[in-house]
Amino acid sequence: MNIAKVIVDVQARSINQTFDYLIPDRFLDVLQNGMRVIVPFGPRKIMGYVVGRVSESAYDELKEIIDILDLTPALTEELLELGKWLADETLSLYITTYQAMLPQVLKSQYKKELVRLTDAKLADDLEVLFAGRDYVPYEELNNRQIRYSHVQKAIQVGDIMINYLVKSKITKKYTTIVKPNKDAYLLEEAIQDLAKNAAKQREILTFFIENPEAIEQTKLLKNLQTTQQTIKKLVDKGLLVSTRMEVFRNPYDDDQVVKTTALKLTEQQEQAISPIKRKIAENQHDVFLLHGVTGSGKTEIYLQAIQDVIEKGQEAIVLVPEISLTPQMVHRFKGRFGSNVAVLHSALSSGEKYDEWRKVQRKEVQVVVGARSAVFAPFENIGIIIIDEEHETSYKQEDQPRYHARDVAIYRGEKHQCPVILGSATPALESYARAQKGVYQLATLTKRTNNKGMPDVQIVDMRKELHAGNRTMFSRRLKKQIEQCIAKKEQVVLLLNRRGYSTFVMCRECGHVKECPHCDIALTYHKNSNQLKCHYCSYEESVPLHCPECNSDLIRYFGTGTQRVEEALTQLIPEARVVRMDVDTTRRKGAHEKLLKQFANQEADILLGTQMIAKGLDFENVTLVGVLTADSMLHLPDFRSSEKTFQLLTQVSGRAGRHELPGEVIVQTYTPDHYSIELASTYDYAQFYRTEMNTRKTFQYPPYVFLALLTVSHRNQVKAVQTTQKIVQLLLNHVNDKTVVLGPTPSPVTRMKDRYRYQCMVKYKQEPQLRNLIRKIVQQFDDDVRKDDLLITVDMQPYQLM
DNA sequence: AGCACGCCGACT
DNA sequence: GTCGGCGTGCTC
Repeated sequence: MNIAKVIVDVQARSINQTFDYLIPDRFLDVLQNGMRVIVPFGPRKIMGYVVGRVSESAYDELKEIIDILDLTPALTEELLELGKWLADETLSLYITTYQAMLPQVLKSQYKKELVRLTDAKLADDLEVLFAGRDYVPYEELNNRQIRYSHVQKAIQVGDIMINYLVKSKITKKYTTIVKPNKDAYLLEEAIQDLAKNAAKQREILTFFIENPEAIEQTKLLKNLQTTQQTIKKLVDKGLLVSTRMEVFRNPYDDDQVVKTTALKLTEQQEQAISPIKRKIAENQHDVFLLHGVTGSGKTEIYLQAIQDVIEKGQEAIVLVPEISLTPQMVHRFKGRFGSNVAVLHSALSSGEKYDEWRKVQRKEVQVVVGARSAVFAPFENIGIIIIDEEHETSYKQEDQPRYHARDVAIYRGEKHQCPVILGSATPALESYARAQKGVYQLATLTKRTNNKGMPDVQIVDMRKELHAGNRTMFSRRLKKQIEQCIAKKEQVVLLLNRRGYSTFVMCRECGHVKECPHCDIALTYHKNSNQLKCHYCSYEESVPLHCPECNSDLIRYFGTGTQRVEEALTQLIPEARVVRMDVDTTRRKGAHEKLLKQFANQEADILLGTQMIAKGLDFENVTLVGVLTADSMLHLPDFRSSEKTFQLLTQVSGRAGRHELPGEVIVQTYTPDHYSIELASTYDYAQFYRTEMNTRKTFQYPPYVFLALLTVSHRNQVKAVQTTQKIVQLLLNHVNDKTVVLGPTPSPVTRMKDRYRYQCMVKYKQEPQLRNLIRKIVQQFDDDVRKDDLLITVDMQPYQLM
């Protein structure tokens, strides 16, 4: 078994296979599957994952593994197998699935350098380049004017060579700790021997006689008001030892967390949790859909189920949408399980993420709470996997590998023979349909734990407001209620559902809208920089003073950004103190937490924000929730737009009146009769489910069919259309007659980064060979992909139809 | 993907 | 003859 099978770090379809390498003798005992290695690949060196060991290879001239990067495998055997399955399932490359499972810092970076091998004189320009050095970063070649033929020649003659380097991004944090090196009585003796004026040394030794345990040097310096030099003296004398030790960054201060204990469950909660507990006890896999209204205590059920799992010595994975991975949520888990929890989400620095991940890898924790990618947590004895807000679209990754965390969770649940819980107040239609069919076990919580009803929802028809002469974005009713609320010293949450709306620039004279020159999309106005930006390709330009079409200077900003709402709001109700939360104000680390704290401390009356405020927030004093434009995403070209609208309205309504004070919700809309808005206002999920299922059936959309989306992009529009047309034809030739193949259709954003994008959609019920078929078809265009810059992407079960 | 090699036209 | 641009094929 001295040959390793390696998946190398090259993103190309033709390299999507294992490569065999000889294992040098010195690595024979240490090399394990799942370790990252450095291997020669052509002329370069690259990183790869060891996925297996064999004693024979079909290849006869094998190269040797150069180095091993891990002491313990980065990927467990289970994850190696999972990655293979996932790549096959999503038509991705193996390397992308393996990379997706690990923290970013474990990705390798590649560098080149020129090495001088001789003292003999080189060509003049090369002498200037080396300037007495033996190693020169390769990039410097481009900066200076150097004849590449000189480099080539020098390499041929053997005067210089190119070194290919594999760099790691890992940063570890160290601290120095100090402890006594001798027993107390020996330290006593040493004190006697000290010079008379060595007061500080005496003090330090006395300290260690009383406190013999190790202490961080920084703390010691602070406590005893001394310096590094003094400590070094004692270390040199052999009385103390100082060691550099790696510390784990701890983004959450565990000391601050107040311990909580299990709450008494309501009867409904008991009924919901008992079959889950049974499966945990019996080590059986099953999927539970926990459908519970907001405030019905789903989290407490998660916590108590996890408690069982921990007591069994097993581990738990909890997935939470990025957007609601708020400090409040984290506190809840930290409060129950303390330092037994690792937290993985994007607001952490890459070093912090790495440290949290290693807590899981080293089995220092039994619980991990995190966003989508936490589903790959390297636990080996999983007892439960929980997906909170399971309907959230952020569980689907939108770039390669295009996986859905729910599918991965269920796959791992089967492997580990443990239950998977999908929790939501508004389950995804797919999930609820499966529960109806008995594929998932349905548990329903209809009552809030505080026994209060859901807040009243009022729908305001904004068309009538307009007719009545109110041209602001606040209806009279909403304005009145906000004012009343503030007068009563209660708080308001205002949701601006901005998706589909952004601030664009339009000429009032001729209606010209400034668009990105590289993409088919209006440029977005950014007030702070006074620039127009493209959200797809980051193209940027300053706001024109005159219309480029008609030269008029009547340029106006349209759309409703949170900034503009804030301005209008302070104009309308000057006494209101507003906290604005959107991507701009929460970009900085900790900003999210700070703003919420400000609001929680009642330093503000109104919390104004985008989607991110709709979920998970729980403030006692909030009695009014206003939705400014409920229908803004209803008309997007997305078959899930009604579902998303219903979900968002239901979620945000749950923010009001969670405690003693009764709540009210005001929903402003131009389409008050739409069923997603009407039914959200009466909290009628069941009726919404039936209505929406009917539409899905009529138009043949999931869950009635499965989807596959192929997108073709090319600089030449004709080429993009023709290729898509060919793909459609090839698909039609092989699928069964119940399967529908649509296209070529222009993508919703037809041109992006100067490339035209056309798509083909497959709607199918039974098509076991579809993946293989698509794989073969894509392969047929491999020549054009490589030589003609053609791009074909495949998304199985797409969420974004972009 | 990213690299080397080799063929070819253009230029000293 | 030499330089550099691009198409082609290979990577255990």
